[in-house]
Amino acid sequence: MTASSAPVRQSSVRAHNLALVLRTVANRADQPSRAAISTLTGLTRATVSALVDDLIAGGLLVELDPPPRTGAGRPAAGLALSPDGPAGLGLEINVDYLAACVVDLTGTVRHRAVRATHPSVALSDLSRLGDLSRLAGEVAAAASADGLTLAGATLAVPGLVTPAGIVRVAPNLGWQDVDVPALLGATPELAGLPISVDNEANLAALSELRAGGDEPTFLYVSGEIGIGAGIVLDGALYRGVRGWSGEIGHVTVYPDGRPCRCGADGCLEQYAGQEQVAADPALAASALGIALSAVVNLLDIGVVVLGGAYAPVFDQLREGIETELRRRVLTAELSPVLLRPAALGADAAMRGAADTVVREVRENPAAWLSR
Amino acid sequence: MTASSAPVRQSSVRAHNLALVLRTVANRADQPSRAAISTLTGLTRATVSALVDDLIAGGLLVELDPPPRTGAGRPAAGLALSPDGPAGLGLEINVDYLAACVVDLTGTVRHRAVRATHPSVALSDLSRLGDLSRLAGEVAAAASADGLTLAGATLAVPGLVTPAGIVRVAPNLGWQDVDVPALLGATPELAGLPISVDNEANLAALSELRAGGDEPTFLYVSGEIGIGAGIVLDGALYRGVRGWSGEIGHVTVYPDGRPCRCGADGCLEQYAGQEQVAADPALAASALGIALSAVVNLLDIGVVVLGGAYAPVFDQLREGIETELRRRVLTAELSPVLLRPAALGADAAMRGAADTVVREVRENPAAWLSR
DNA sequence: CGGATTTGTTTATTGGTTGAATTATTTGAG
DNA sequence: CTCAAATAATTCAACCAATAAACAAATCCG
Repeated sequence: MTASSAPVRQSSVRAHNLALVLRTVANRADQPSRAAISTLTGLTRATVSALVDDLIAGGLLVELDPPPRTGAGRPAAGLALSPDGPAGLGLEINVDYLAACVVDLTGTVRHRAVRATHPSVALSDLSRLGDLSRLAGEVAAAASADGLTLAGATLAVPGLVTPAGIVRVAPNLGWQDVDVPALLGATPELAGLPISVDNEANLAALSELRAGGDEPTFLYVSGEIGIGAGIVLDGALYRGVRGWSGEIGHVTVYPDGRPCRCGADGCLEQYAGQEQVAADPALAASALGIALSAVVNLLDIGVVVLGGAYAPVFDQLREGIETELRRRVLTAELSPVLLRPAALGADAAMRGAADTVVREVRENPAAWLSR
Repeated sequence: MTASSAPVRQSSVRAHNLALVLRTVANRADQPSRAAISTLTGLTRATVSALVDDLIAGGLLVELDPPPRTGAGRPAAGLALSPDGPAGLGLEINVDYLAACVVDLTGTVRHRAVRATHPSVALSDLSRLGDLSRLAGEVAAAASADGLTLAGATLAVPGLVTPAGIVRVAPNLGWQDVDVPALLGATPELAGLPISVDNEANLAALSELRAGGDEPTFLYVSGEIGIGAGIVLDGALYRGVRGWSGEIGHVTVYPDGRPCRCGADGCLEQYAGQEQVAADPALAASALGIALSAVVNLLDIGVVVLGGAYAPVFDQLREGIETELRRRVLTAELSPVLLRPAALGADAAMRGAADTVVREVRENPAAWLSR
């Protein structure tokens, strides 16, 4: 019953239709004309024209010069997302490196910088956020030289993050209750920029939404030291009631099996963690298959993406996982589960972070236009 | 990116705001006035008045006669859902009984009829749908005598159902590819009524949404011969990509355990099915706890409701399930999982079926008004 | 009884979409 | 070369729904 309890006024109509037009252009492989958008969306040509005018004026769309001519009639002016429109700053902080990139509205990575952390710096030292901010300043300056305007920044962190961007706990960084938006927002390089923070597995999952296939619903499993999963339902990340969803690493695979550091026995992590994959790929694949079967039986998800440490050894794992899926997924015969490696490698989380910024602009262009 | 790709026009604004007003009245325990709705929703008093006029004219709201007076000023006219408004017909077909009920707009069960199937009738005999239709005719006639108008009917079936209402397979009924809406719609009692079909566990889960606590996110587990689950996320049933979510009965609990009729080994169903619960409650509880831990780890769900055959023996199962949850849920210490028995008993699926009809009217009153 | 107060309605205005007419730009036929 | 046909895009009057402000209704209180 939590169905958008906000009143709707005419301006909401315009906001919705602006987003509809922008989304229509973004989702097409070609460069649709106003008339094409009209038939695709059901809006009148007059309305589409007015909306497109706003989007062009706001720098979100561009009219392409050489109109692809076909048949009789006035040639159509193709429309496309503007490569000079608002861009997103993606940041990542991890155990041994910092990274930053700028992704433009079309989804292209325009600038990218990665820096290994100096070994002398303590992991938990929050001055690393200052280093990160300086790194971000570099790519931001390069983007600015291109004429790009940054719409915001998102940081990927290996840990539990509250909706407000507070890092509740990040074991591998030694962080606890760190107010990242406040700290980063106080640096000169990022002052004034809207900053959000999210879990790296979540962001990596979202990066697959753009870079991978076109499925709007899939499970992204990232194998690192621990195993995390991002559940993408209908184009949106499912975060759970408290934001702690996706803990597939602690799904029980063998109830009386190996003890896990979490206190339970037989967790997936003990059979398909990074080390175990290297030591015994067959066991890892089987354990993964059992856990994934549970997910598919529960959520009826048709696509599973393997990322992180799983991606490079995908071919070794595939057969073993699929064997279990065929056996254990009730509806396997009606339609098989598609298994594929992640499209992006180590950059996935950072890319997903930058993508969330531009996705926000694309999903709510009215907010950007009236900023 | 599948964010409502339909254009929005002025009439959509009205449709949304009609639903907003109706929902506001429905969710309040008291009988709010137009002015109160105005402040609750953010709409102007004038707008609320216009919308309420439409809703009263359409028979969805009623103005209460004795205005509860308080303080100075013109007394407010209280508004409430109309008990004479559109009602929902809930149907259920199961192995050994048929059932039908009528629920009015306020959620009250107005009429109810249950009939045991005559032992001589073959289970798979589709003439049982005719018997069901006659039973439905009885409660529908009683409702009609009350002045109620039926807005639609929903049938609860123990099996996999497509969005179009085709029962793909219902093992316990011996059904396969049965076009229920067509068959029921052809009977004189139900002719002309919009008929939908859904899985019984899904519908039972939805009935908990109204009858149970106020949590908008929970897992409903129904133990019968098979075990099904309804996943309610944020007030809406999560159906999965193909509508086959919730197959918790075939989640693997013991990878090398008892063979299951589905072809796999160690499915939950083999340890916590109706018979097993009776034979060995401790084993059933432990197996359930293992499977539920997986769900909670994956989805970060805070509430689990036990229904069907589990509800009567809830006290016997509780401790065993909670022990596993405490051990195996990663975030158990941060906030424990709440376990409770279903609020409704055997009627849950049928009630949920009727509820979905009235919920549909309440969520989209404009469609009802302009019918 | 009359002012204060709150509820609900009326009226003019505004914002946004629609549909029809109009203008713009091309191809192709005579 | 010119004109008709075709397609794209814009202009403009009409309409619909929400808003704000004024107004009417119904009560309380001094």
